[in-house]
Amino acid sequence: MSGEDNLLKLVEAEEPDENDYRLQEQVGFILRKAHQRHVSIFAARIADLTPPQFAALAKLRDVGETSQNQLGTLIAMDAATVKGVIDRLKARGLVELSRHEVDKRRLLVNLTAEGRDAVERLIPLAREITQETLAPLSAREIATFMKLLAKLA
Amino acid sequence: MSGEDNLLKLVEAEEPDENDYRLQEQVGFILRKAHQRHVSIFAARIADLTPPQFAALAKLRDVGETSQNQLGTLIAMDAATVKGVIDRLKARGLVELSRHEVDKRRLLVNLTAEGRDAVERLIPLAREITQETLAPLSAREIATFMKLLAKLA
DNA sequence: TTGATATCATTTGCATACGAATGAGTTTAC
DNA sequence: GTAAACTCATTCGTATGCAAATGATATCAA
Repeated sequence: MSGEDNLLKLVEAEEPDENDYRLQEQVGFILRKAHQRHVSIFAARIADLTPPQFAALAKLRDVGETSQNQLGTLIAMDAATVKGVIDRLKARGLVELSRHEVDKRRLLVNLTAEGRDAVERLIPLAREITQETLAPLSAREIATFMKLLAKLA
Repeated sequence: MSGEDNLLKLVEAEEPDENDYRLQEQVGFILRKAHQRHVSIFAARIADLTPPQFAALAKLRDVGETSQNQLGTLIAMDAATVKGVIDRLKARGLVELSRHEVDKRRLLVNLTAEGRDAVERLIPLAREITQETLAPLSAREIATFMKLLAKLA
């Protein structure tokens, strides 16, 4: 009976779920919530730095001195956003800025000693943040999820 | 040889990847990028409304008149954020506000006729946005991904 | 009943995030 | 060699997003 009804609906409808739009099932909505949850976990473990600020420090640790724009590219921030992040890190003495000798447009960013200490100290916490964010998934699910998520990013 | 080296490293290291922290592989970083990509796809298809604004309209279509706070809960926005979103929708005539008759604290939000028209018109585009966001995945991968993402959100 | 507690909404302050416009410096094309 | 095109950085405006403080109203408990 209900099987017949469903079949009927499928035949009648030109498109599935004509009038139906479930916000809670849209990938964008869930992506936003998952991101919010991660940021909240991050804030609980690293109170004095935001994820973008930490990303900047961690990337500078990787690549060493770079231009502000280049750093932005590496951590997926546009020029306007990265400027604010770097300004705040500079104000706290975690990075230092200098002009490129040859190309005078470029603003070079580098970790200070204090900045380097901070990243090294925070990396173990960052690992825990990753773990806690992924805690609802099994090891196998994590592998699958990360592979698929990377395809979407 | 290289197999022996790897084994040696594993034995020597107290923790795997002691000095290694790859920002690009952390779930938070990729989640942020995936979300950015979605927002960008959204903006390309629906230029005059943001994802949060659309979420508010779509949810009001679902549940009808609700209080501002309750709406915020339904679309995962805190009170301060939802206020700004509703203010801007009101300024554009897409929602209207009224006081709850009994509980005078509550601010009721509802779609205007124009707001309802807008949602109905935009829902097909929102479906396309979801599709485009998920386009890098196969149908099977989408099912897996959505299941796992929901667990994280 | 009234005093403590809880809820709804608002405001302020701070931090991303991005489009668009601008200015300074560099590279390319001719 | 110079004008056009490009790149790097900055600024402005707008929109989330959240913590914390505040005020108004409701509810609960003694």
